[in-house]
Parts: sequence; C-alpha cells; structure tokens
Amino acid sequence: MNRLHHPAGPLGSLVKCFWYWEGAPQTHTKERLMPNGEPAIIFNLRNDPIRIYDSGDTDRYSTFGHAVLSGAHTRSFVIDTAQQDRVVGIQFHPGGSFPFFRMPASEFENTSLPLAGLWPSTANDLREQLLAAPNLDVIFALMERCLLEQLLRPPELHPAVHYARALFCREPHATTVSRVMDKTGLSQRRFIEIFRNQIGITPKAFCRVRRFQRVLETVHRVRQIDWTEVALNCGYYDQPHFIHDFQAFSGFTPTAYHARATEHLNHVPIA
DNA sequence: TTAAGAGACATGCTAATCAG
DNA sequence: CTGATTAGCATGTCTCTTAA
Repeated sequence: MNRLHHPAGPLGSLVKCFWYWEGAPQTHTKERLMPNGEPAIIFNLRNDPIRIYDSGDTDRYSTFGHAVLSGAHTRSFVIDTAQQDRVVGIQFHPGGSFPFFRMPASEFENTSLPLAGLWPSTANDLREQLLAAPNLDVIFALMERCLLEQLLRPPELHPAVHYARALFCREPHATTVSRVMDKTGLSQRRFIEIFRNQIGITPKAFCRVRRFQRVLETVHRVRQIDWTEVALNCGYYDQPHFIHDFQAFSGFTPTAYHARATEHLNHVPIA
C-alpha cells in the first residue's frame, strides 16, 4: 500500500508531500537513490534501524535509528530495503527543510543524520504517536502538526533563493548562475552563501542536479531511447559530457540505469 | 557501421578564501 | 558584510575504444 498526502497552508511551499509505504519485503535488498537536491525525513515503523550504505563500497554502512533526516544530495546513495516494509516520510521541496532546523542546510549536504539528534524532545515522541495511529489520515495529520510546531524560522525562503530555485527548476539547461545572480541584486559572494545556507548545496550543483533529474523524467517509461537526443534536449553539450555527469550523479551508465529502472525513477534496485 | 562510453586538453566560470 | 583573488571545476572541442 502506498499513499501520498499534500499539505495545505504554510507547509505547502516547503513540503512536496507526505508519503506512506507498506508492502511485502522486496526481492532485492538494496536500492540506489538518485540525487534530486530535495531533503527528506524518513521514519521506519518497523523495529529495524535505518541503514545507509557507503556510496562506493556497498558493504560498509551506517545505522541511523528509526528516523533520519536526509539532506540535499548531489550524489547517489544506497539504502537497505529488506527490512523496510512499513515506512513514512516527508519529502521537502528544495530548501524546504531549512526553517525546521537550527543548522544551515549546507550542514546536511550529501549526508543523513538521526532525527533524534536534531529534534531531541520530538523525534521519538512523534514516532510513538505514528505507531499508535489508527489510520493514515491520523498519521499524516500528526506529521503535519509536528512540523508546524517545529518551525524555527519563517516558512519561506530568501526572495533571491526563491527566485533562483524556481528558475533552476524550470529551465536548468537554459540559464547560468551568474545570470540569475545579476537579477537578484546580491553580490556573487552573498548570493552563493545564502543559497547554500537554505537549499543545502551550491547554485551550480543544484542546477546540475535538476538537469540530471530532467533526464530521468524524459526517459521514464520510454522503451527505445536515443541517448544523444536526450542529452542535447536536456541541455548537455554532447554525449560524452552527458555520460560523465550521469555516472557522477547516479552511479550508473545511462543504459545500465535504464535497464534497472522501475516506476520510481529515483529508486534503482541493486543486489 | 553505428552508437555508447572514455578521456585529453584549453578556456572560462564558480565557489571558497582572505583581507579589510 | 563586501571586494578581490584564485584554485579547481565545468564546458567546449576533438579523438579514440568498445560493443552491438
């Protein structure tokens, strides 16, 4: 069973969705997650702690308790799916986790941290309540209320960051950092600092991740793919550059990714 | 024969650093 | 917080190898 919930009100601009997953254990035991520059919070409602594997060496892993904050990523990472058959999560918009934590979002770049360390008095309580919840509506309501209570800052991004994010998401291939920067009226120095502070990764890195995501969307559910055409349409200079970027982000060559891809374009089963 | 994938290298840009 | 500086990274261009 799989369900999404989209929040209204002030959370709407920060949270992309709340999601719930429950199902039989997967036949594969690991999944490689593609980077998309969006932070997330995940609760495992089973007893096993959450495991995240070293991106390069998938025999090494760290455990994170039952709830984890995953920061904005520019690299893929590997999770354990064997024990994750009942999981709820909060998928943020880029920069959406910023108002809920004391630290700048850049502290979470390419990392995951146990939520208990960040919300000491809240994380475990919330999980207990989620476990006791009678149905999904209550689960989503609990998470929504908890988030509202955890707001440490105004629930919006700096106007320059908001503007830049929108442009980078809409046309990652057709814009440059400096062009966007000029429009904001901030100095180069200041713009990069604020952007990284709130979104969690540098503007250029964000732009490249969004371009990569556009490729995944383009080839999603397409059988016969002309990779050169995809590369050019998505704004890559040529096929070699496209392949290089694709591997750096995903850990797969384009064809290897496509061979393994499922309906969840950011989750690729391995092993 | 064709397309995927890898790599070398020059040039310009970005991001981090440092001084004030 | 800002401006100047600069190392390192991304891009543009070309060439080469491998697999189908």
